[in-house]
Formats: sequence, C-alpha cells, structure tokens
Amino acid sequence: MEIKPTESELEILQVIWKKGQCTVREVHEELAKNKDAGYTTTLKLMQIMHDKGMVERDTTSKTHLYKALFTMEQAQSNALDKILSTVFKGSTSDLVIQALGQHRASKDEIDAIKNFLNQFDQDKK
Amino acid sequence: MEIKPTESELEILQVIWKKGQCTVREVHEELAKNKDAGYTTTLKLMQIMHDKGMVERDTTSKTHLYKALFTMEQAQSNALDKILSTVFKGSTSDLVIQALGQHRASKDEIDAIKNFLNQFDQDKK
DNA sequence: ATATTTGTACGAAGAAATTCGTAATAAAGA
DNA sequence: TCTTTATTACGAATTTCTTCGTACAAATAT
Repeated sequence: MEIKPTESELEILQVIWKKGQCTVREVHEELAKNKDAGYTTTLKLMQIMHDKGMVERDTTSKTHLYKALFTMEQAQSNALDKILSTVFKGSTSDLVIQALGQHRASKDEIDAIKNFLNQFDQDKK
Repeated sequence: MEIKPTESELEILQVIWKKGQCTVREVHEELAKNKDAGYTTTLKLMQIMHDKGMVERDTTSKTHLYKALFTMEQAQSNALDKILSTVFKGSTSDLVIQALGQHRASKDEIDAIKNFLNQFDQDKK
C-alpha cells in the first residue's frame, strides 16, 4: 500500500497515534487547540481516510472508533525516503548532519546516537 | 519567505539546483527521463514558480533562463522541520536513528557522522 | 412523549495543483 | 522571402484537497 497522507491527514494521524484509537470528537477537540475548523470537516476527512484505507473503524456503537492502519514508524520511513530523494540527493549522511546541525540535540540525544553508531559498527565487523 | 514547493516544483528545482541555471527545455528533457508529461506542462509550472517568487528568470533572449531563489540547503532545512513536527514528534534523535537504521550508510558516511558528533561535543564543553 | 443534543452521511463549493491545447511571436533554415 | 521550428503566453479542463452546510438518525434530557 502507498502511504502518502496529506497535510491534514497527518494532523489527524498524530492524534490517533497518540491515543491509540479515538473518536472524531476527540480528534477534533485536539485539533481545535491549534487550529480552527468545523467538526464536520474533521469528520469528512476521517471518512475519506477510511475510504482510502488509511484507518479502520469500529461502527458497533453510534460513535465510531478509529484506528490507524499503519504505524508512525512506517510514516517516518516514508517521509525520510521522500525527502532523501527530493532534497538530499539520496545522501543519508547529509541528512543526518543537517538534522544535527540545525536542531541542536541534547547531550542525551547525542549519546543515544553515538551508542547507535557504535552498535552499528559492531554489526559490520 | 515561505518555502513550500509542491511535489512537481521540487522535481523541477532538483534540475535547476544541479545545473545552476537552465531553460525550460533542459528541465523538461531531464524530467522526461523518468516521467512523461508535455513540454507546456513544465513551462507552465516554471511560470507559476516564477509568479510565486521561487525562481527568477533572465528574459533578455527569447529563451528564458531560470535560477532558483533559494538553495537546496534551505529546502532541506524546511523539509526536516516539517517531518520533525509531523511524524517525529520533534525528536531529532529519533529521526537520525531511523534514518541510519533503514538506509544503511557506508563506513565513510558513518565516520563522517562520528566526526561531526565529536566536534559537536567539543563545542559544548 | 417530546425536545435537545450528538453523531454520521453526503453533496457541493472553493482552493490549489497539474495537465494540456491553441495562439502569437521570434528565430532559424531553405 | 517564405516556411518550418522553437518558445512563451494564457485560458481552461481535470484532479485532488479542504471546508462546510444540511439532512437524517440515535441517544439523552426534560
């Protein structure tokens, strides 16, 4: 399956991922904090996401419950692939260095990355 | 200025960045390798990009010459910001680790990153 | 029981992105 | 000069995304 959520769909997915599963109202309330759109707009978007096969829903009770049909990690993977090919000429190291350069990571984060790299080396040898 | 090129605009920008400056035909030929769209489609897109202020053009001769008005690095920065906020919950280290995990980097790339990290530490202390 | 609130379905309008055809013009070639 | 080719301009059709209003049904409250 092609995973290519639109801007608005991603906003909704963030809420669903965070809560695991949720109702249209829950998503809407959450979005309302930063944005200002009608309830039916959110509803319609979620219905479309369902049509597209991005989410599933439990319709046993009147108020439907939505769940994502792919994980945030899958979306991350897709997003990385996309920007790697469009703006990083495929260079992972460019991407990593850019990322570390502009969004300064905390010491803990840097340590986490170092550990990861060392473990990586281990596997290679 | 807001830098938010669309999918098609990025395809075009890649060619412009690579060549420094170029004509519609050059861009079109390049795109034609992987895609199949009419010449006037490319032309129109580049005209729109000009309207949006994404590119400038030299119209002294009949055949116009286009240049990008922002660098690939700026586009990279924007792209990173966007996916960080939409799918990585703002965690740079998550992003970096994901990137390194799935697109296996070469030894040279890993070394480059390690050097970068060490230098980074130095600055901090 | 009746009215109010809460929810889904759905059509349709508006906006943005993409595609292409046609016309006008300039350059190049015969 | 006249014809062919290359280029830009531009309108318009198409598609996709976003937004919202209205209708109807179910649940809740009075």
